[in-house]
Amino acid sequence: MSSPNVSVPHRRTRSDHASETAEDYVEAIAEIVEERGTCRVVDLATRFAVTHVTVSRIVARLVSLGLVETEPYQPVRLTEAGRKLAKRSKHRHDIVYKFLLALGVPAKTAAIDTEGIEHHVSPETLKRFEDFTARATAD
Amino acid sequence: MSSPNVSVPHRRTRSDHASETAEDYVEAIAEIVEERGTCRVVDLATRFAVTHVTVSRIVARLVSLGLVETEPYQPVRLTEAGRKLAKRSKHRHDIVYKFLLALGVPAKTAAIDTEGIEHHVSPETLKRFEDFTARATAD
DNA sequence: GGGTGATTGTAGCCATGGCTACGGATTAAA
DNA sequence: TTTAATCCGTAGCCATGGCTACAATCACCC
Repeated sequence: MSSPNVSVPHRRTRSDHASETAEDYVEAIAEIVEERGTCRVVDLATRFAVTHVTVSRIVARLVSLGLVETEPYQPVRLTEAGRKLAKRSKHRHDIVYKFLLALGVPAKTAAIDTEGIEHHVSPETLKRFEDFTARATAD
Repeated sequence: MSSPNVSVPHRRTRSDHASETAEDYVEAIAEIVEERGTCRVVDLATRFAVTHVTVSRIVARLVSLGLVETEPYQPVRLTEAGRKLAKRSKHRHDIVYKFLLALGVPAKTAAIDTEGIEHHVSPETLKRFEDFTARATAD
């Protein structure tokens, strides 16, 4: 066997994982800017519990993706594309989180699980989550 | 800043991702052995839509983790630890899949989303999934 | 036995995201 | 202004999991 079978819907790939990271970071940048006014590398390092070196390299990747703008030793800013992606990510994040709460999952656990789950929920499933939450909270 | 903040529950780490891969692989090996009697590297390559080289290296890692046994040019076998992990993984996988079905997600989408979600569901949330499925299918 | 095709191994490349170590830049305080 | 602390960049290491290219092994048939 030389080339992989293309028609297999099974695996999240490397690039999937990189996209998840991008979404997590732009979402975090938007939140931090909301809270503190600006977002520095060190803020992201704290948020994600990694060193500033790791953040720097991921931010560099986001710059090359056109999601973020930086100047040396300056705060990190989102581009328009970055803001849009952050908004979409936050929207999906919120739907998943409220869904887990509506299901009866404790807030703390729901927050953690949402982080892991959000990138793997298809639009179709997300719609079911919304429907369930709407019905459950209407009581 | 030099060392990362430890008390942040935010991120799936590299080792998390490696564990997910291990679970996916032992689960796949168990399934393939169930279906075909033995599991070869090429079967896993087809299943995960990657080349045999990638499979070989991941299998080598599973061997070093004590989950799998191999001899050169021979099929891949699970150790007792591997079988136990596969069983737990399949159990969780099934719960998530049935939950999505019970929620009204189409089978095909549910199968795909389960692949992504299963590794990020805490025991607490998993229990809620089970409860919901039980109630929904009791109708 | 010899050949052919499928399977597996090995070498070596890349991207991503972890890290330490160290040095430069910035900022605020003395 | 100098000094100290904080922040950021760079160099360079590692693990994981993608890949191509090529070699070796195995199984099977002639």
